[in-house]
Amino acid sequence: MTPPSSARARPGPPRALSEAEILAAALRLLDQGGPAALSVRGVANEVGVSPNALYTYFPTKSALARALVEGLLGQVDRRTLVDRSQPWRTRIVAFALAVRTLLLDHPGAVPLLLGSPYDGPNALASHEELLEVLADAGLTPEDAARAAYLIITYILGSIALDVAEHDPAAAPLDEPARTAARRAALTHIPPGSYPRTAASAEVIAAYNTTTQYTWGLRRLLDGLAGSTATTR
Amino acid sequence: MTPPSSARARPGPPRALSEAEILAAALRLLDQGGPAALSVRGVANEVGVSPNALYTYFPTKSALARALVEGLLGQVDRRTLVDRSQPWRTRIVAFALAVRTLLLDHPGAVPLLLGSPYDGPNALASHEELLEVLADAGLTPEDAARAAYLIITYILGSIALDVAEHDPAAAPLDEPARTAARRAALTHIPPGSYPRTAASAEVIAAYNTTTQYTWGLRRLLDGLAGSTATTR
DNA sequence: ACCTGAACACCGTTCAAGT
DNA sequence: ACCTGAACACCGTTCAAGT
Repeated sequence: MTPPSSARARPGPPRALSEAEILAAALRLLDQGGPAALSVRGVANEVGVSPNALYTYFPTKSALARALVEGLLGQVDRRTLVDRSQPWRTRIVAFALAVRTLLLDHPGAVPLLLGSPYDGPNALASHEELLEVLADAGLTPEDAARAAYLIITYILGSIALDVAEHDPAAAPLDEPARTAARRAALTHIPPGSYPRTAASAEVIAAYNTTTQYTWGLRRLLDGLAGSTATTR
Repeated sequence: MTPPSSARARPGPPRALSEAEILAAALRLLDQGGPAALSVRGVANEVGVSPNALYTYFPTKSALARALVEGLLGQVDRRTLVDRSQPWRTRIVAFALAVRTLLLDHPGAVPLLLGSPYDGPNALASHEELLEVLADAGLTPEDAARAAYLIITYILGSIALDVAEHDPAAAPLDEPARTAARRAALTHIPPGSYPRTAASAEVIAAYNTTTQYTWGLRRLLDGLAGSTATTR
């Protein structure tokens, strides 16, 4: 018995285009060529369709970008963040590292992320979970909310500054290569004008490392812990 | 005696175009219509010249954008930052507020700032001066450098998140209006799914205020002060 | 050195038309 | 509902030419 030709089940004659397929193609272009490569016409070409066909699925290019960002945020590993058996610092550090790992794998998405409001379901879920960790840390609801925003701000700000140095069209570099490039650039700055900067060149070259990222986060968490009694 | 017609002094027959004039026109477009309004052709039209004439002054559009950002950073008031008679926290808070004030006056420039490497003369000078404040605060050179980057990261991250919510083409809103808009948006999120977020809606609506900004900065400075003996 | 006209290879989006 | 062809009003940049 052949099944009835419902719109759901048919393999379809020409193409079974879908939102997911479009977003996957968009992410591919973003990863290869950066934000400049993410064009409506480019995505259409990638999925083998005429440019205006995409308007059936997304009303504008920026709606497509928002959906892409939301999809990426959904891939952040939040298992440790919500694990109440872990110490609160561990949970926050794990979340911060998970966001960073994901976004450094998709640096082209960072400008998109910073250009869209932080209000999708995945953003809201992360926020809610951060409020829980900070309540578990002993903060009042008011301080927990302020602290959650401070943490989000630090995470996204750090990643944005890091990504801003890459050529979006070039192949992504690993951490030692990026530090080496920064070190090389620092040798060109005049020590006479910027003596302290020159003297700390090694640390500054490593601004974009995981070490600096977690150092800053821990100082920040220290500041939050100081505003409460318990720091378990 | 008429002066010799040196290239320097002449009022010129058609137009005395200059880098400064081009940058001023670019900033005007940016302020009125956001980053999308900053086009080579638009700037050329604004200064009354054909599009390709700009290539005499800037090799590419992104070079123009970098020069624009560098010019804006030069307008940040750093007088308190370098005033060694002031307590170190005061100096840093004053700098952070000065950067924020300037960039909220030119929100369209923020995506440009986050898209260019932080390596111009004004960026380097701020960095050098931050290292001095933090040394005055008693940090080791190594900790001072890490701390400087933490502070820069916080400043730019906060401002970026704030600006991301505005319509770049719309007229800029003042702080109470922006908070009211956030409060209105928050009433649409389901309290069942995000109970803590819903319970803290008032604080969250105020995420983009000066109060939240300085609260976060002070927690961060608390964290830095904890890593040293003296906190004068 | 500084500017123009014309062109190239792109954009996002809309509209009328087809199935 | 979903797709196409054609068009509109834009882009950044280059090239040859003028002064």
